[in-house]
Amino acid sequence: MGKGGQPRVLLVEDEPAQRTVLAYNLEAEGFAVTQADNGEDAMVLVDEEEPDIIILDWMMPKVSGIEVCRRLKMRPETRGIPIIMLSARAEEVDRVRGLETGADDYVVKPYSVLELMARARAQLRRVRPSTAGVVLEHEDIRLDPESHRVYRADKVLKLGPTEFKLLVTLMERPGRVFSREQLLDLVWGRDIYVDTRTVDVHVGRLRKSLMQFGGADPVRTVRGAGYSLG
Amino acid sequence: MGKGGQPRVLLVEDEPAQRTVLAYNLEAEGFAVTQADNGEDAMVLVDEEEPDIIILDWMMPKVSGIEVCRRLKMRPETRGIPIIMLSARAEEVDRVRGLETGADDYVVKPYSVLELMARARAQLRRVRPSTAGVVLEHEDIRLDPESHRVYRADKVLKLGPTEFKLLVTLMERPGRVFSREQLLDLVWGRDIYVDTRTVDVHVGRLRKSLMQFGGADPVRTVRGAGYSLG
DNA sequence: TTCACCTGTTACATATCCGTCGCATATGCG
DNA sequence: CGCATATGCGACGGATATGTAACAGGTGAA
Repeated sequence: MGKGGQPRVLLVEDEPAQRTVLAYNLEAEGFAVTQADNGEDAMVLVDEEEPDIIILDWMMPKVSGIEVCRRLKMRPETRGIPIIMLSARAEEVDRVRGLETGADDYVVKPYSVLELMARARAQLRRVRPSTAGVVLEHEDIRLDPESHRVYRADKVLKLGPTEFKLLVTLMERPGRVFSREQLLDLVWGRDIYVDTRTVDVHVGRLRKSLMQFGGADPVRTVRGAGYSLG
Repeated sequence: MGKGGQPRVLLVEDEPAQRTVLAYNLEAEGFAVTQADNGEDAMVLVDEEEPDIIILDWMMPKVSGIEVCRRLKMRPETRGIPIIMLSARAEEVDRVRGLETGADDYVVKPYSVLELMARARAQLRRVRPSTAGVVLEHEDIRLDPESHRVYRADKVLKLGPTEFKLLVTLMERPGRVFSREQLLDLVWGRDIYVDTRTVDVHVGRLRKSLMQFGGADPVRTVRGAGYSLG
């Protein structure tokens, strides 16, 4: 990771408005952002900045995102950098081609900014398992995404799949309040239509699971806003 | 959207039955809906109502949806408003043309109302992402929108949802005097029928909350004008 | 098949908050 | 000073958000 501790992201997107919004959010999330609005600049900046991850728009003038992706994945010294592709509207063909060229993940516009950043963090964790991030910790709760296990005060907790994903999401940004809609997006998925009250039920179940061996309730309800950890 | 109120949607659809159903559902989902049944009215209402998002029928008498979309995307002050196009025809040609004219998303009739609203929410999140990373401060009051927490002299304050939104609004421009009407607009939402005296009551409650552990009253009453911070 | 487990929805109880009213108090003005 | 109006604030009935048990399916393993 970058010298200063912040993960470096190279953001390549030709549409200024979208790029600005994304850059703003990435910086707010603790990324060091380098921007490019075309593929040629991007290729140069990859060498100059040595980003930890690349977010790449599919459609761009001159050198397209696909082409940039393909080239980077051919060079041994850049192959290891995770690439997340952005694309407008999802023909299945595109999705396949995107992954075929070696992209590590693929996000369809319009995307949830939250989700995009969650995926970026996931990619970073995948590539950089040595750094902090393998195991999420918050107070006496420890979560190992690898083994899918959750501990509290050294006891192994048993939770269902949805509870687990919910906890992962909350633990990735302790303190941050997630609205029910955001949680539906992040945990259930963007195109799943489920009543928002379902979130309440699962939060309740997660709470019970987290407290099955005692301990305080680590989940905070923020009336009118959502839930957060701590 | 105002700072805390409902997101405003402009619904443009010439077929009354469809428009009514959609409006009903959008309102049930917490949107403030303005309706138009033709492109000309729509253009006017965009300026008058400043919607956060526009749902636009493709086929309409006089000025078509495509045309409205094209015009709006040409004007800098309206370009940022997300537009979701509705169309009865699903030919690929249309899809392409729809996105080419600058629409941000595209839904083909017959559509699932749930899906349409999920997409509307997705667009809103994209354009107006949460106020991330910014911590508002004024004298010894600190407000973190992300964690939804308010501190005064390092103690955590407990305030209700409306008090919170009110404080956010005031803290975003310390010193500025907000009239009761402006506060109703910004905190409660545009077309909410509420007595202006309600603002007084909530300012009172906010004051009490801010002083629950002592300290001076940070809210200034400007007789005949409104309230401000500091 | 049965069984154990998980899921999303519903219904209801409860806690919390909201908006309004009434009256007290403060302010400005002639 | 006395009056008119603006603001402060306690109290109350009702609205709304949340917690949670119960239920009816769904899934996959044995």
